[in-house]
Amino acid sequence: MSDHGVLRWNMMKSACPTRQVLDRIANKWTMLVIMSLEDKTLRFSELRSRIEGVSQKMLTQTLRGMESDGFVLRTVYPTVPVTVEYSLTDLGESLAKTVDVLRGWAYGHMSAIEDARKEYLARTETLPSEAQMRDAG
Amino acid sequence: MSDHGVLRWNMMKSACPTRQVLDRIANKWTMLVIMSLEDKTLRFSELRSRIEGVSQKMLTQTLRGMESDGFVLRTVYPTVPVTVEYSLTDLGESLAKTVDVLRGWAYGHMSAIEDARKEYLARTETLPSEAQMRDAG
DNA sequence: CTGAATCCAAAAGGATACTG
DNA sequence: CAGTATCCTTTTGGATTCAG
Repeated sequence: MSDHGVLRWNMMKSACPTRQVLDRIANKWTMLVIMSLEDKTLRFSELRSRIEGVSQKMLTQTLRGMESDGFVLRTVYPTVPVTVEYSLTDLGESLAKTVDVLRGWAYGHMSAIEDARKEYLARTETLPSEAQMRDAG
Repeated sequence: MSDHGVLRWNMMKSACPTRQVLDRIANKWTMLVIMSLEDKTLRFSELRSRIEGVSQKMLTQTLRGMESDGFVLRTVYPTVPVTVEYSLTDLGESLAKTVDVLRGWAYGHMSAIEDARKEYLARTETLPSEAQMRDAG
């Protein structure tokens, strides 16, 4: 399958719906939340401690966006204090499967990328252009 | 390097190599460049005009990062003025195939997402409080 | 516990000028 | 043409505080 139908919308136009969707999911925290919630239901605090580096503000913001897109379901239990659970919707689970492909790719090509980075560094560190020459002063 | 324990890396840790790779490719412009260059070679200016909304600065920056990761090959032809062509490496083409899956997903679920957004708007405009509640027993 | 609001620092990104 | 360098505005995001 070649899915050339996408080309009817010119993928590279900012008005293209597909691109607007990509703009949303091509996001660090969104991807990590998707991965965290795959086949699971987690509370806010569990999500926060599982995703290292995310702040309360960013997690909330990310979850709101994902809820808006229909990826996650937010359920509030009127306990004291309140309990809030997040889970993926069918749409979210579907996206998770796709993101898994990307994660798998990243995992499989990790070392190739690391090698490329080292090689690039070595190549650009040796810039033969106008290097600083005042160090002898 | 010995004693990797790579398989034990928690995906959600910021130090996880897989996550560092994702942080790089989970990026708007990187994805769009990948898509633009799939099976093609384009000059800088062609790339710029094809990807609506990207500035010269961001495109340069994105391309440098992708070159560093080994996704794109930059070829300079010493013409006057200079000609620079960008193409995907094998690694980049491999990534492109994976990104295609995501694009396909986005395309296929566009309308579902748009519907969800409208529904969310309608729901949050009406309900300033919690949307869903369940019995806590 | 979950999360909204505010303030502020840092990063991202645009515009412009200049170079080979 | 394809950048680099700089300035400056916008956006992002962290820390803190407060509330249901």
